Amino acid sequence: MSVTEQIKEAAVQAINQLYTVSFTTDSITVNETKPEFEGDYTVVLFSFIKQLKKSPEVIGNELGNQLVAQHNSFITGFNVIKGFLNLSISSSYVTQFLLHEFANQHYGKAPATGRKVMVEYSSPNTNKPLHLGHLRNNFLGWSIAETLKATGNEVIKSCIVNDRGIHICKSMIAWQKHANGATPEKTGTKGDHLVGNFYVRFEEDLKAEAEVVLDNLLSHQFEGLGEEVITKARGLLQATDKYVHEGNKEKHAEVMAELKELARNNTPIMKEAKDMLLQWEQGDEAVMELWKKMNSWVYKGFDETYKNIGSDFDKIYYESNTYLLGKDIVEEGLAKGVLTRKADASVWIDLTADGLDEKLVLRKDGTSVYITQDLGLAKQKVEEFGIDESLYVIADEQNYHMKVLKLILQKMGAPSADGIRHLSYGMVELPTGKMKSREGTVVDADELVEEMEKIAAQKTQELGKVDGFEKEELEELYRTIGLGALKFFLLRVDPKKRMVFNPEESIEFHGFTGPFIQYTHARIKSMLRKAQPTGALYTGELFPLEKSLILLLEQFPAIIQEAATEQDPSKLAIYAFNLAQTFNSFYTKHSVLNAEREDKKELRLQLSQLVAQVIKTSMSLLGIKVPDKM
RNA sequence: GGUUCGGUAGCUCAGCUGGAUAGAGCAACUGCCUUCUAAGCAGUAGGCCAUUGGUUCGAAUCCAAUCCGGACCA
Repeated sequence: MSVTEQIKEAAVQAINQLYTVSFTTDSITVNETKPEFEGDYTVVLFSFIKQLKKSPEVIGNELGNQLVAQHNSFITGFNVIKGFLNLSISSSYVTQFLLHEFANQHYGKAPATGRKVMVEYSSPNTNKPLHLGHLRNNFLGWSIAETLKATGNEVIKSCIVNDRGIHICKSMIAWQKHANGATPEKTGTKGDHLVGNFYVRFEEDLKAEAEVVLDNLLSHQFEGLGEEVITKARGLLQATDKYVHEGNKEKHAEVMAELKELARNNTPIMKEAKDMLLQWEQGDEAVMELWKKMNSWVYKGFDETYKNIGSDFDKIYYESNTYLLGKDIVEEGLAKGVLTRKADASVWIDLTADGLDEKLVLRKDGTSVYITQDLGLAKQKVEEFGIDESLYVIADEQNYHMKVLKLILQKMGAPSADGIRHLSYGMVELPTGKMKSREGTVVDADELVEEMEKIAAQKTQELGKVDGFEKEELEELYRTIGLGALKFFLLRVDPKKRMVFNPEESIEFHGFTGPFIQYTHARIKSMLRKAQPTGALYTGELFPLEKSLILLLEQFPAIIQEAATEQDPSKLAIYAFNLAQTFNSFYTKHSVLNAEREDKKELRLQLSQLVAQVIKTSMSLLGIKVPDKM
């Protein structure tokens, strides 16, 4: 049981004995004592005043005396200031704790709960390489999966690859037009980048063609367009005239945007892409072959990137296999009366009672929408793995979608519905705004990682810390530091906050950063290498920094738990930083290897060892390695 | 129009299940390498916690309204 829990239990017991009333542990607030007061933990007394009809000073003194009398091996002293009862935890309790845990390599991790959780993350499209946004997703997903493991869950990491659809057809069309048979091998380009380049190329062609089509539309030339399109164009053109006449600029801009979109969708090149998608759906051999070929390039590229950033999956789903799923669920929903079929044969669910809207789940032609296959895949996951919980790591732009998914399953009475959770995170933006792969304004994942490694190398060399390393060790060190800085940067903030990444300002290596914590670890390890344990047992009083450091270590299991339940790895990042910072203060103030006494040296060695261990574990839950020297 | 997330130091963020004088990092300024790694440590300065009202012994934290920014739905 943690120290704060023990204090709560003890306080409840003492109060109930002293005043014959019953409080529960929930009603007691225990905080860390502020540094300016004496004590380690503080019981807040205000909430007892009313029921006990005594002043906080009186309650504090009576409670304090009782606690010290009954738990003298745990609580050694107290003081009451205003409504706060400050308790001092006994040094012997603290040293006992340290003695018990300092060599425990699994310290902080909880025993198995028997719960099975699937974490779905990453979910790339196969028409372009991974970018900074994917990195935040990957780091978050991987980290929360590992954190859930550490709290005793069995975790299956999964990934749904969006390998089919119009986007990949676009890359395929552009490749056919411009590639002259270019392959990753021939061009020396990483497969995902090569395919991504052709996606951008398609968009360039499309843009050029769309301008021509738009000009035609604006001059009422409708040659080669279908009747439906012409009707729509005429309507929009009339509307533009009307808004120009009225001088309604806002509405005019809206209609113009619609016209632009209409032009884009009716370019020859867009028609080619759409035709190709149809051919794909019909299983056209040549199209399938090209699709497989280009996807295989992309997967090879992805594998490299994932390996590089330390991401992995236990189960990969491909949308080409799942996109037809879910129709049986729609039938089931219709039978249950949860879904309704409209006159045009489209199927809807009415969520207005839940504060949402009516939502389409099957088109009038019987084809799926995104939610249809998501329903199907959700069901398949449960059937295949028997999971208790399904966590989706998806950007917050999909909040609505995820809400709908869960609600539909709940209304269908699916037992797994309550286990659906969404780790929603804010998008990463550039100072210039949203990243758009269509326009090529993205921060490429591979390039960014490489850049970080370069900076790490440069800084290490500047500091002259390259002696005593083999060449390969140095390469490994630069990777560890560069990637550590990047991961920490993306994981240290609350996932739900959106963040702006400025490529001009390089990521810091000082202060609240990955390298700072890595450095602290390396420093401890270096010290431990030189140390000879004395085996002497220390039993005296502790210095404040020694005590607070051990008490901080004691909180670690609770921090992991908190990170898991709140789905928030930043809790671990902040904790690791606090720990490293506190250790550094201790390190400058007290000598370990030249401690005043042999038994004190032993205590500090144990303390240092456990700090290193906890730093290592907490950072590993963030996917960050810590070097033994740097 | 509706739903939802955010607004805390110049910048980036903690703190938000109500508790003591609101904390870190960066940037600025002062010190500290002959002793366990200075990617470090100690210190100075920097705040109308968006605004207004409410609940409470007590509000950055809870509630309501408003303003600003983002996302989504129509």
